[in-house]
Amino acid sequence: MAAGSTATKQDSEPLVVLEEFLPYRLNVLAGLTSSALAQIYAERFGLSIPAWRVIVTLGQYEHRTARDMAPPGVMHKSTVSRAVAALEKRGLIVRRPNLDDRREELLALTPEGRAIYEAVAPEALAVAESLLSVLTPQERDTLSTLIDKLTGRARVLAPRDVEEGEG
Amino acid sequence: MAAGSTATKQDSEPLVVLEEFLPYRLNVLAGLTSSALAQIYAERFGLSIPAWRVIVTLGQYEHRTARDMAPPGVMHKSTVSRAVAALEKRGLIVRRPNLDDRREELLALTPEGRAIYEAVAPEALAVAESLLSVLTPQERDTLSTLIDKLTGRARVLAPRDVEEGEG
DNA sequence: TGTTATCGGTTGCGGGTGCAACGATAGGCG
DNA sequence: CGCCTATCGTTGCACCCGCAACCGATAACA
Repeated sequence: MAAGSTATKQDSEPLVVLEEFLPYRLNVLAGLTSSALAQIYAERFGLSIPAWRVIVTLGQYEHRTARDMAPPGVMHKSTVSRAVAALEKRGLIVRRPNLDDRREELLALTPEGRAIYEAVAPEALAVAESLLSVLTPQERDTLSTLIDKLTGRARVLAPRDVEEGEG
Repeated sequence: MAAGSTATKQDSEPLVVLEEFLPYRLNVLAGLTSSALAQIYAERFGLSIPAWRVIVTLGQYEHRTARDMAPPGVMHKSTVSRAVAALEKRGLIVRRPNLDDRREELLALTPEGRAIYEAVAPEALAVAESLLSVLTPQERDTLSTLIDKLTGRARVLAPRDVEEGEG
């Protein structure tokens, strides 16, 4: 019998403890958070997360192109394309070709789209606020800083969308 | 941002600024991180993220049931089921019915599975370490605390898997 | 000017995943 | 013992999404 091989527990100590593994923990947290929000987006307003992001972005800026919604590492341009198509079909946004560059199309909320935006945004903010309610103001600041640092680093490590920046 | 585009801004002030919205930022960060890791899991070892989690869990504990891998809000039991089926088909894990309760099956790594585990785990740890390299030791501690606080809160808010023990 | 590369956006395809319904087993209770 | 309910795990279905190929338009350059 090989030395020490008879124990029922692990004899070689674990290399990774999943519950302590940062990417895992980030994924779980993000998943739970998305889940809480998707509840609102989907059940009450029929919006997917990409659609919500498009709506919010158009609520922030008068009009943007689909390209603006697909920064590297956030949403794939095909995802944006489909979300935009669905929103247009529902009459929540309009597309207008940019006459200066007819490759791109300018997007904007319709009145119906803005109404949905004004209905869903406060509820989404309330969920986010409820999440953050367990943190002190100072902890919130720290969290924000840490997320930015990690995101910056992750952008370097992630292989996504090389089609992009490069050059 | 090239344009001095102040003219095209919103006249009604935005309710939500996406780039400051915590759920959005968490999702982006988690997505980038997963993307960096999936690179390794998938391209070099043919593992999906659920499969990786199963492997790691079985590397930690001698044997677990599929149920143990699907805690509320982490992985859906159907996801686990399919990951386990794929890993068994590849000969990386074995299933053995629990004779005390024949509804469940005990899972364990095969030698081949353990070899993959020992190959992929250090690389995954290296990526996580590379991510964390932008933080000081104290910042890492703080981050861990904040993630735990937020995850605890998110668990309360998220509607996932009410099927569960609930208790 | 013509040729070529690049860019914004769309779409077919393949794979992954949540949901809900299901089969099988187990436990509680009369 | 028989019924009823809860649990472990599987599977058909639908949907979502990333990839890559593609199209039309534009820019770059000889």
